[in-house]
Amino acid sequence: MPTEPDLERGGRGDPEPTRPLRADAQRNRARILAAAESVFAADGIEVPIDVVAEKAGVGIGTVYRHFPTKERLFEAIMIERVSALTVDARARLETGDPRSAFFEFLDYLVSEVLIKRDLISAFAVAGVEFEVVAADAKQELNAAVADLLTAAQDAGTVRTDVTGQIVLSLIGATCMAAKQLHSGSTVDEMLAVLRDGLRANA
Amino acid sequence: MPTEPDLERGGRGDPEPTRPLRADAQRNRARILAAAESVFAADGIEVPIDVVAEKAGVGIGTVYRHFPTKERLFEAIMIERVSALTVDARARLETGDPRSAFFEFLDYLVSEVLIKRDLISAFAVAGVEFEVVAADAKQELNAAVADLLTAAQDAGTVRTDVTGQIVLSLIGATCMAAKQLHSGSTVDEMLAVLRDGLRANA
DNA sequence: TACTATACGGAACGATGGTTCCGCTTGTCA
DNA sequence: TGACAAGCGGAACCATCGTTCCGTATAGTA
Repeated sequence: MPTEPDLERGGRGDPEPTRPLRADAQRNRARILAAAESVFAADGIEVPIDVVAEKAGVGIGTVYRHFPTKERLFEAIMIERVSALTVDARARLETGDPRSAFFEFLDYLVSEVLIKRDLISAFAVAGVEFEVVAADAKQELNAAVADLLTAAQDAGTVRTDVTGQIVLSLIGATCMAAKQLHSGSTVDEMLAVLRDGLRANA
Repeated sequence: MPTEPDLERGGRGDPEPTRPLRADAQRNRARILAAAESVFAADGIEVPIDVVAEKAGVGIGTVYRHFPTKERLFEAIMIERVSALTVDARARLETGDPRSAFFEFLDYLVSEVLIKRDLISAFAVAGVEFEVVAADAKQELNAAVADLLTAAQDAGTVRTDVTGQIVLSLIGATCMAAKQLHSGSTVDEMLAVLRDGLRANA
């Protein structure tokens, strides 16, 4: 295990007031994040780093200066994405109709996952190690979804024998399968089955 | 594209009466198939060929003498597996109660997919190229499932807006997600949602 | 403007895994 | 049983990809 340079900015751990990054370094860091975001969204985590580096207009070495590992770079993006979902879920929980908020969130979730291919790995395909750092963000999403779910269950619109975990997995898996089938309309049909399966049995 | 040696036995294309394999070669071919079957079932297609060769007690070269490509070896096994499923589906169609045969087949399908990890790729994760040869077997399974499905739909136990394709994808995706979650009980909960979603709405 | 810590680029390294090649072994047939 | 085609083993080859290293460039500063 190599010595950790602690170059990260904006993470949870920032005890020592590290000297601010040089201007060009800040610029490059932002570019790398932006490039990775779009590249991972388009093709998933399996894209080689060269591609990210090229899209960002920097060398491979620069990418590694900012993120010690491909996985860490990926995590940085996943945390952002998953957190955004959490925020959305919380908002719906507060302002929406508890009977429908859960299903509306599902629709939003699906649209996001379909646009951002890498999100799939956050739910289903992720290697085990990946979870370690992004686990917090995922926990929060799990909790938010669980709350939405409970509200819907209390309102009597969703069956009571499922957990947020299960729902997220089902959605992730379905989106993945749908992508592979590269026929657009199938997603809706698959989701129709899911939605009806989730409803409290009439 | 290299010249095709046409070493395959028992495939659809066998116009020239090729000399039969030597006794040891037949033995080895069988061993390779058996080894690949169990190894792929246990760990999926991503297992390196070395492992298959070792398990079969032969050298790598021997594997490649019999199957020009890893993919071809995989296909040989998939065709067998998928065909077995087709046979099962047809049998249920002939002897079972049309109202329940479809769901009973689903249960069997799930149990098979959970035991044989590689089957998942036949439905959801397969690289595109893989399909080319195994496509026939899959078509037949699709057709059989479609027939089961139609029977159930006619009997009024399954919703009418889904296709066999959709069902297979949903099952495959769900099993995959369930595997990744490595918590055994979840499969049942996920499938409960699926089953209820597939039922004709009460 | 000159100096230096910081940052950069990308060639090179190492691991992994599919595939090929070729010298040796062995089944088959006369 | 001898000869030869068929088959075998596995080292070597090649491509991919994550990661490291180091000589060079440059932002920040006196």
